[in-house]
Amino acid sequence: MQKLLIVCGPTGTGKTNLALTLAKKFNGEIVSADSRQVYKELNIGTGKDLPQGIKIWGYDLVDPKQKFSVSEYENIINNVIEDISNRNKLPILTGGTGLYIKSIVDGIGTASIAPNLNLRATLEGKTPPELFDILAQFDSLKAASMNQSDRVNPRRLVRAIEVAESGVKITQRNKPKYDSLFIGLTRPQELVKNQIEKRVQERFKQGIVEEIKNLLKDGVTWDDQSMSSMGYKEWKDYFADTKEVKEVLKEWVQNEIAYVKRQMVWFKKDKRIFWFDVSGLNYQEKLEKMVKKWYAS
RNA sequence: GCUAGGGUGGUGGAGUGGUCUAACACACGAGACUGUAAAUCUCGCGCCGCAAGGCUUCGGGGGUUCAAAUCCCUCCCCUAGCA
Repeated sequence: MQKLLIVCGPTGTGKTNLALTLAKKFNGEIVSADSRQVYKELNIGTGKDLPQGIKIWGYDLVDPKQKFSVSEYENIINNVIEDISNRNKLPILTGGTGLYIKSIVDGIGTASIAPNLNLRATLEGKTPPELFDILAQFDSLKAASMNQSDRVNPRRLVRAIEVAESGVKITQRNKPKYDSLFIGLTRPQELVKNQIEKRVQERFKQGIVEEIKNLLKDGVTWDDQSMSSMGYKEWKDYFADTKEVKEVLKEWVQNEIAYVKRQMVWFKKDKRIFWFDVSGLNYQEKLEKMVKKWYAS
């Protein structure tokens, strides 16, 4: 089976750096699993690492004016991984977007069902209870299986209706496609805040404002999906002249910290992950040993 | 010093005699999530308790009232204007 090394975990734990060393040691290539680095021109805010001479797959897949989703990611990246493997190299899937990693490792059963814009238009503006009723008519089982929060989540309800309405039978991959090893990187909560503050400062100095200015000049709007990214969306009011830099940076930091927590909620549930605390001293040594053993098997 | 307006939870900010632990929002905590996932959504958020329930809050103190964040007195502090 094809080997796939996964380096996951919350933002700002040095995943890419680690992946770079591992790539060198194990003859690997890095594949980004990040829902925002797929956008061209969003460089500073999405924290794209651009080491000289090394290609990172999964960056710059689409124009920032376009929509993007897991399904496209899955299609593109599965090919990329296959290509890397065919060249006898080790693909290293590196990133913090849990759903994207899941799409590669486990597959997403409903991913083949494309959005139905007409349907979405007719559902627009309906309340969650109304949407839930509609879903129940199409697929009572699905409706019954939804949890309390999804039942009032318009976005999820619309998608569920879309899936049900398509009549497509969902097929779930039952055996793993890759022989994968999951490496998770974390750092203690107390250290997260400092780290993030520092990073936000850096990105500000690197010229995030300038980058956004250029995006807007190129016709990207605040409503575009790409602009809902952290480090971008917070600047909307600044550009409208109703918020000061200080306030923007504060919100940005808050959002990043909250994001780290949400990421951990997701990753914690995946028992396949072997966790390493990057604030520890010799974690990398142990980690490499583990990878080596797995790679040789 | 005078005049006017204020002091409410971690923050902004409602409430102006009873239904007030106090709207709403933010922050914070916990969580959900199979085509937007850095998105979207849920729950919690004074204190004690698994719960039932109990206890305590609206600058400090005193008072009126069956009942006060809300009315009165007084003290402290803030803001604006005048001296």
